[in-house]
Amino acid sequence: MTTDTYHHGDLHRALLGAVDEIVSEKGFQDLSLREAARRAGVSHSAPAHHFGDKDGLLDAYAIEGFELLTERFDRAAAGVDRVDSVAVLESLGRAYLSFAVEDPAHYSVMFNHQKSHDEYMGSDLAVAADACFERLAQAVGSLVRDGRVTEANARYVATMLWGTCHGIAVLWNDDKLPHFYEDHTFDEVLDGVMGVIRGLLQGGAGAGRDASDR
Amino acid sequence: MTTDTYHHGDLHRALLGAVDEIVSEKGFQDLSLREAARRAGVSHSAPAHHFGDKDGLLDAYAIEGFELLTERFDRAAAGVDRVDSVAVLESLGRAYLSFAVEDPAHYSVMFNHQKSHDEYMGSDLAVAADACFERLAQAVGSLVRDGRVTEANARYVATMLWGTCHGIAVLWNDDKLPHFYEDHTFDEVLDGVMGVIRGLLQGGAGAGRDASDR
DNA sequence: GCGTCTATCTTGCCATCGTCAAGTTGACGG
DNA sequence: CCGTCAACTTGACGATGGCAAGATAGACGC
Repeated sequence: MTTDTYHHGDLHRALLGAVDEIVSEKGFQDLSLREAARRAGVSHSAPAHHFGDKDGLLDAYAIEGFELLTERFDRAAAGVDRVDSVAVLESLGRAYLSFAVEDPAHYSVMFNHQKSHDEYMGSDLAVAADACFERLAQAVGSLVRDGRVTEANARYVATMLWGTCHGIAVLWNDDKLPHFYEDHTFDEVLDGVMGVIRGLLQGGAGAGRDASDR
Repeated sequence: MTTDTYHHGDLHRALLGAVDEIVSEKGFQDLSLREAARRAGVSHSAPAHHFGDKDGLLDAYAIEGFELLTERFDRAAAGVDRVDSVAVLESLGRAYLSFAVEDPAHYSVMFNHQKSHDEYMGSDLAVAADACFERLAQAVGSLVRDGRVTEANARYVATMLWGTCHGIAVLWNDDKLPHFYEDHTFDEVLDGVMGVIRGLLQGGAGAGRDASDR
């Protein structure tokens, strides 16, 4: 193993793996630097050298998550007929929700950094999150040829698609939906979100304003 | 002050007030039992007697939040023409988003308890969350007289209304929207959500399935 | 008025945590 | 062989959550 690290081999990756284990087992609130170090077989201070502090480690893990989600968007946009707006948006929505449900560890950390406005703005995490969401916006924007998404409201559609999926994903992962939308399966909830997406397009001009309205 | 408490007067309330202060100032991640106790003017172990442990204190604060949100739903449903489905749903949506933006401290704790599935189910917090969301479902269900919400999809509409508002609220409060839906005001985002709500109704039968489809 | 009781709150303690400063290890160029 | 420098360790500090034991003071029966 001749990587760019010396003693451990690849402590950077090992620590991110340990974070994944711990968050999956106990949730991100119960993660400690010392346990991550323990699982990686290093001393309690080793993580600081690679990630600065605890927030740095969680940020790196969250960035990993945004990269994984970006890949999902790419695959979803690639594997569908570009001319069918509904099909594209549904595919993107499914990709988002599938990721959130299949990888709740990454997902929970991605949206729980809990930094102040000033700390977050301009950080590497914000850049990664931006790039991810920009990919979604691009996919939606490429549908402008189709009549149902216009140049003016593409960004609005992308925002609402993302927001709706995010809300449902969070509530699903936190067991808040079962009580509300009684004993349903995830596929049924997914179908529900697809309905919102179709409504987003069917609503047409009436479905919300855009930044261009200002 | 002749309340049901002995030494302090009303430590229960004082501690919840301290939590509100601290969460507002530094976020719920940086809340400590000892600082809450310090601000309430009691020893570091006093909170344990009233709330059991840290999670118990945060749960009580979150329950307070769900009660506040329930009040908002009641007021929103009362102050609008019950026959106009669009107006009612928009009013509920505005109530939800206004609460999230005006009281981010409560809101952030309400949706970040981070318990395991088994711990959450049946807890007082789950009961309070259920009651709150049930109130929203009732308000939507009362629109069945109107043609645009049917008995069959009322619960679906309520779920998607709530999910969409929740997603947008979280992203707004966490500064994740500014990068995506470029420099907008909150009112503009609110208008966007209203568009989704109208699409939810305009989509009609095509806008998603319901549990009855199973 | 008095003794007892019980909920309320305090004190002291422990393991753990995040972070920092200082020291150690080992690969590499010269 | 030696200096250098990144990677990692060791040891310490203050702070935290939780627990056990004790102190306090209002309530209640008589």
